[in-house]
Amino acid sequence: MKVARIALDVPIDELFDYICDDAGVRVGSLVVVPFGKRRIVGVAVELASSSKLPRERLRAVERSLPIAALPNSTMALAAFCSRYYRTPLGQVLLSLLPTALRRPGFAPAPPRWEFRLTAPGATIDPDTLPARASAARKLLACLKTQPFVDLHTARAVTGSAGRLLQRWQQDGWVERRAVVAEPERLLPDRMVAPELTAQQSQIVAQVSAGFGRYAAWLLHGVTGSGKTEIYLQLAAIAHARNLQTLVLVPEINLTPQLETRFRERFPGVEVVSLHSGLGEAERLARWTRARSGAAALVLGTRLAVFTPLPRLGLIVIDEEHDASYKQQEGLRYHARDVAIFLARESGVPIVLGSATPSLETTVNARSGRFGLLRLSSRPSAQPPRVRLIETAKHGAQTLAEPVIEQLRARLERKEQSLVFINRRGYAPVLLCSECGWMSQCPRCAARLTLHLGDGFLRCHYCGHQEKIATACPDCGNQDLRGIGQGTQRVEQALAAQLPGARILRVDSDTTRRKDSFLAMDRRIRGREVDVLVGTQMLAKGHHYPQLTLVVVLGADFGLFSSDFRAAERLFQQLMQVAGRAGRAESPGEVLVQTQFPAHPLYQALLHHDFDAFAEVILAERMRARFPPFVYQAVLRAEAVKEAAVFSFLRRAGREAASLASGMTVYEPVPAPMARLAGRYRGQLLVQSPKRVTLQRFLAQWHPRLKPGTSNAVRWALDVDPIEL
DNA sequence: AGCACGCCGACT
DNA sequence: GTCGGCGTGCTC
Repeated sequence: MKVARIALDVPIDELFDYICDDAGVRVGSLVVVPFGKRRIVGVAVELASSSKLPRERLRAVERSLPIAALPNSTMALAAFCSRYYRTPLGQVLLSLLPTALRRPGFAPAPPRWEFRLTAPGATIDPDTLPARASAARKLLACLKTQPFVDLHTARAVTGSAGRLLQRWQQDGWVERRAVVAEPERLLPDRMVAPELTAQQSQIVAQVSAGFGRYAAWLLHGVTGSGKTEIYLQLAAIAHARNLQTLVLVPEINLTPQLETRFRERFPGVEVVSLHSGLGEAERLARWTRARSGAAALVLGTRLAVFTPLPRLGLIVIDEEHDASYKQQEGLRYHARDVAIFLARESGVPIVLGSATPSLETTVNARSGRFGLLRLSSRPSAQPPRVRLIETAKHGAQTLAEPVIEQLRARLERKEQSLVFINRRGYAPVLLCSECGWMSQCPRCAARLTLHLGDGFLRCHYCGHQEKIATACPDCGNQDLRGIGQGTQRVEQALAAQLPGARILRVDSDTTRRKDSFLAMDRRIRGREVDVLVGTQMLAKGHHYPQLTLVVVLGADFGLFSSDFRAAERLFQQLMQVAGRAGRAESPGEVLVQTQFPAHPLYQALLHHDFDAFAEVILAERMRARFPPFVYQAVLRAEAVKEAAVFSFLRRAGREAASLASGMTVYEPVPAPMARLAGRYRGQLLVQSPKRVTLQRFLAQWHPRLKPGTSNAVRWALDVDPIEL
C-alpha cells in the first residue's frame, strides 16, 4: 500500500494520510483529495508504505494537478516557516502558491497554437485552389507571408480558419506548435552600463567572488549612491553564469520602475515581476516562468521570496529595513529573514541594501555575521542640506515663515517642492472649544479625523464615517475646531500662502484608484505641479529631478510614541524623504519643522549620520533590553468582550510562566489601538536574549494555547513582531 | 477553516 | 408544528 502524507490548508498542525496507489505522486506534488465533505488541494510532504490509521479510514488521492512538483528547496523553505512562525505546514504551503493552483478544478490554460506551412504545403500555389474556395486562398496566402500564424490572426483572415487548418494539418500541409508564453515586450538597449566607481567595482568583485556559497552582505549607502547599479552588475554576472537573481522590493509602487531599469539593462533576457496586484492567471503564468527557470530575473514584493527558482544564484533585498517586508496577518513572516534562510539553504549570496539599515541588520553587520559594504555618496550628488526650523520661534502657524520663504523661492525658480506630513485628512480631531468634547470613533479607541473636502469625520482605522457635526453633541456649542494638521489643511495653507502655485495632494484619499498613482507621477514629471503635499506614500522610490526642497511637518509625533521602534522608523523615513531632494544637478534642501531641534535624532539627521543615530538607539535598546538584543513574540488577542480577551491572555501568561526558562513573560496589556472595529484587543509579550530559547519556548507554549479557544476570542502569535 | 450535527426560540 | 440560531466536534 502506498500512502502519501498530505499537508492541507487547515488550521491543524498535522499531515493527513491518503492512499495513492496509482503512482505519479511525489514529494512536493500538488494533489486533489477528498476532505470531509469537500475536495481540496494539498501538497504531498512524505511518501510511506503504511499509516498509523487502519486502511478502512484512509481515502484515496483523487488526482495530481498537472503541474511539476514543488522542488525540495521550496519544501524546506515552507518547513522552516511553519516551524519558525508557528503555522501549520499546509497553511504555509498553500499560502505561498499562486491562488489558481489552490482550486481543485485547476487545469492549465490550453496552449495557444500557431501554424506554419510544411515543406509540401509551401509548394502549393494559392491560385491553383478552386476559385470559389476564397477562404482557403486567402488563408494560404497569409501563411506564405509570415513564418508562423496564430489562430487568432488566422481567424481574422477568414472565419473558417479553424476548420481549414485542421484539414490541412491532416493533409500534411501545415504543422502547429504551442505559442511560447508571451515574452514581455523587450525594450531596446537604451541604457549602457555606466562606468563604476572604484568603490562600486570593489563591492561587485567582493560579492561576486562568493557566488556559489552563502554569504550575507549589508550594502549600506545613501539614496543616490548607486546601490541599484550594484544590483544590476551583480545580476549581470549571475546571468552570465546561468544563474537566476531574485530581487525583492518593499512595495508594489516601486516595482515598475526597477523592472524598467532591469529590462533596459538586460535586453532579450526574461524579466518577471511578481506582486499582489497581478490577476490570478497572470500571476500563475509568471510564477511558472520563474519556476521553470525560464525567467532569469525575478523582481517582486515579499511574496516573491517563495517562488521556486531552480537555478537561484543571488538574492537582493532592496530597502531591507522596510516594514512592508513583514506580513501582518496570517503567516506573519518577514521576507528578509525568510530570504536569508533561503540563501543559506541554497548556498547563494544575499545582499541587503539600505541607506538606513534596520538595527537588526546593523548589529549583524557589526558582529561580522554579515559582511559590510559601504557605499559613500557620489561626489557629483551632494547630500541635501538639512535645516531644523524651530516652530516655537515662528508662532503656531501650519507653515513657519522660513519654510514659506523657501517655498516661494522654489516657485520663482520653477523648481518643485514636497511637503511631507504623515497624516491625511484636514485635522486629526474635531474639538469643542466649550466643553472639550472630541470626535471619537464609536467602534475604535481612536479619534475621528476631520475631512473637510466632503464634510465627513472618518476613522482611519476601521473606516467608520459620519457627517461633520455642526454643534457639539454634548453641550450644543457651535464652535467646533479642527485641531492639528493633516494633508488637506496643509494643502489649504499652502494655497493661501502661495497664490498661483499649482498644488497636488498625494495621499490614500486622492490615490484610491488603481492608475491614479501613475497619472500623478506623470503630472509631476511633466512639471504640471509646483508643490506636492503628501503622506509617506511620497517618501519612497520615485525621484523627480526638479524637486529641490523637502519640507517635513509633524515629525515630532514619532519621537514620543509608545512603540520603541517609532524613533527608528522616523529616522528612516526622514532620511528617505530627504533623499527625494535634489538628486540631479541642483543640490536639495530639507527643512524639518520641530519643537525639539536638539533631539539626538534630529542632530544625527542634520549630519546625515546614520552611525551616530544607531549608536544612540542601540545603547538605549541594550539598556532597556529591546530588540535586536532580545528576541520577541507577541500573543495578540481580540474579542467583542474585553474581559474575554484578558482572561485568555492571563491564562496564556500563567501557562507561559509555568514553562518559562530563560524567558521573560510580561503582563497582558491593551493593544496600542485598544478597540478596533468594535473589538477589544490585547497582547502579551514574551522575550528572550536567545533566539533558540524563544523558539524552544514557543514550541511548547503554542500548542497549549489551543484549548479553551471556543469563546469567540480570536488570537494569533506574532514571532519577531515589528509593531507592539 | 469548513461543514455537519444538535438542541432551543419566532414564524408560514 | 418547521426554519434557524451558533455551540462542539471532526476531517486522513
